[in-house]
Amino acid sequence: MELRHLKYFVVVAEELSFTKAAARLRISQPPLTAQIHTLEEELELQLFNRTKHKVELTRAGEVFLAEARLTLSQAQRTRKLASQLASGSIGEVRVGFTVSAALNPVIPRIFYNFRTENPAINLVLQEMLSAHQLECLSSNQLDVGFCRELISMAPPPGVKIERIMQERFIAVVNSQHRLAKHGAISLKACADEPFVSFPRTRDAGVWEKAMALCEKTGFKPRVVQEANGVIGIVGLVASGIGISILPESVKSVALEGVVYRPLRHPDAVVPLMLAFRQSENAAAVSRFVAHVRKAVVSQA
Amino acid sequence: MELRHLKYFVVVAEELSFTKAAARLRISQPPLTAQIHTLEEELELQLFNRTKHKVELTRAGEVFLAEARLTLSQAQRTRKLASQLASGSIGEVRVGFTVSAALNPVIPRIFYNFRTENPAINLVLQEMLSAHQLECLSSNQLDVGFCRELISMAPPPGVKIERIMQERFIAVVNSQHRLAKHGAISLKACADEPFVSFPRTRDAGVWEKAMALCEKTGFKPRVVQEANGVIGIVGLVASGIGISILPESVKSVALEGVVYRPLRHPDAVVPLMLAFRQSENAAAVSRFVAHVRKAVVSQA
DNA sequence: TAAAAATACTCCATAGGTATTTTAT
DNA sequence: ATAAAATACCTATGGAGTATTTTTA
Repeated sequence: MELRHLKYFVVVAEELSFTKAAARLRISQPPLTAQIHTLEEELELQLFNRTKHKVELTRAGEVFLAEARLTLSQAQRTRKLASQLASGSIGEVRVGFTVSAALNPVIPRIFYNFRTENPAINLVLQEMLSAHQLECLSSNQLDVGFCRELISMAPPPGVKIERIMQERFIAVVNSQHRLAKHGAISLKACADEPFVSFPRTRDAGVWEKAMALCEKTGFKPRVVQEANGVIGIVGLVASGIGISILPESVKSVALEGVVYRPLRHPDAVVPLMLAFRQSENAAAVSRFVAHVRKAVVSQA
Repeated sequence: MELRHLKYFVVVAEELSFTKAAARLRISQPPLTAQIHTLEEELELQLFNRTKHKVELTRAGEVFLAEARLTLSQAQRTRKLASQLASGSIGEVRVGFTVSAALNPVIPRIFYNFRTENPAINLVLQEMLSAHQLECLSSNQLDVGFCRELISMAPPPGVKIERIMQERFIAVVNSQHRLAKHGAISLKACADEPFVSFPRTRDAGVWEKAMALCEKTGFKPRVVQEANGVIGIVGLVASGIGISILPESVKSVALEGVVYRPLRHPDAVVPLMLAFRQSENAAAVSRFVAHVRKAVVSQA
């Protein structure tokens, strides 16, 4: 018994005529007759009473009809599901993001808009460090990552990284600090300042970038304190322990005793990257990547 | 997409190996691979990620798997229903019976036992005259009939009638009547008595038989009153209007003022017939007919 | 006589088989 | 070296077609 048999049976039952049913099914009458015979033989069940000029359902046929319709509609559901999965209108996308990415209002807005436009796609968000994102992408535990460019680590094979935004670095200083008096700060002026940084054990992309920037300017920042995460760093700056360099969007953390000052250096920029598997076969994921690209273009 | 594709897909998804799945399906590996490819192409959906030495479900495949299982189990239900219909373990049997048949305790017992043994078969019972039963059998509005042999009407083509029981006729007389004084009554003694009968317009099988019996004895009963149904006749006998001749089982109607007396005539018998379509294709009906035959044999 | 189902056959698409190759472990 | 999927190729079942017959309304 195949779906074909059920489909043919239902149409014959509806038309009560092999000729008309065959026309509706776009096949000729003899094979239709044969298929129904095959079905009846396999089920060992008479479905129709045929006189040469009239076809009627047997009572068993009537009962079977209802169940056959159920099966066909269930099969239809299955087909529809497949097409939705294929088009990516339903599915799940696992997204990783760094804290610094989440601070940039563009990212939450992307999540919000994507959810609104694709209510049947489940967005699973998870905060994670850039390096961890790349590993998870590689091991298929993550589909997309918003991360920082890593100097210490090349993207795993099959994982592609593309720049979606450029943010400026800013100096985070205590409001009582001498540097707070200026409108903008030159990087060189920070050379002898004590720095608050991310933990060295956690290879945070932003911090790598900031270090590189300092080194390009000619100094290696003297780290006096490490903090877990952006908020922690800003908090330590507020307490006067040192200064730090973070992406511009950290400004939304308006903590008392902390001021943010632009850095005068032209290379004081940090890109925000989008990472994903090169050969992605989940349509929902591709749809998300496309959405992000479109969003950041219209943003610029 | 056919059920075969879904079945193959589910097995491969369960085994996560084309070779093992092929073994389970009792086909060789290459056609299985081909069938899955066909399915993926038709759905335009990647269901498996294959490396040469590992097969794993894509996420779309995982979602599809659940729906495919549903469809297969629904198809299984359909098949099972068909086999139940074929074996007659479920279905409906429309049974007609005459009032005189219902008075015989064997008939209700048959209904009860059949219902108990076949709870999934719906017995639809309907009281109807013998002639009407035959018409309804012919026009497919009835499946089985408990009726009387009709002299005035031959069974319609395709309808078969077989004797299942033999009942004796008895005389129904008022308890004050002179005939009530004897233990048994000869038919000749009834020749001049006023009779209560069924309406002539309704061609009741029992009455035809009773008439024929009287005529064989040499008289034509003088009908002074007609009544609708057996109970009505007994009631009129109780009121003293006349006597009547009815099947033995009417004795269960114990009405005051009425006595039942055996008839001495050796042919004072009336058979109870079972009527059904010669070529019945509903298994439930055949099952019922078989049940009746067995019941009446064990009865005799 | 007309219309519809059944029958007889032809054809070819494809499910399934065997043998072999490729590739990852 | 091994085991598993893919590839190539073959076979034959059976789904679908055309032509015709049968039957009954």
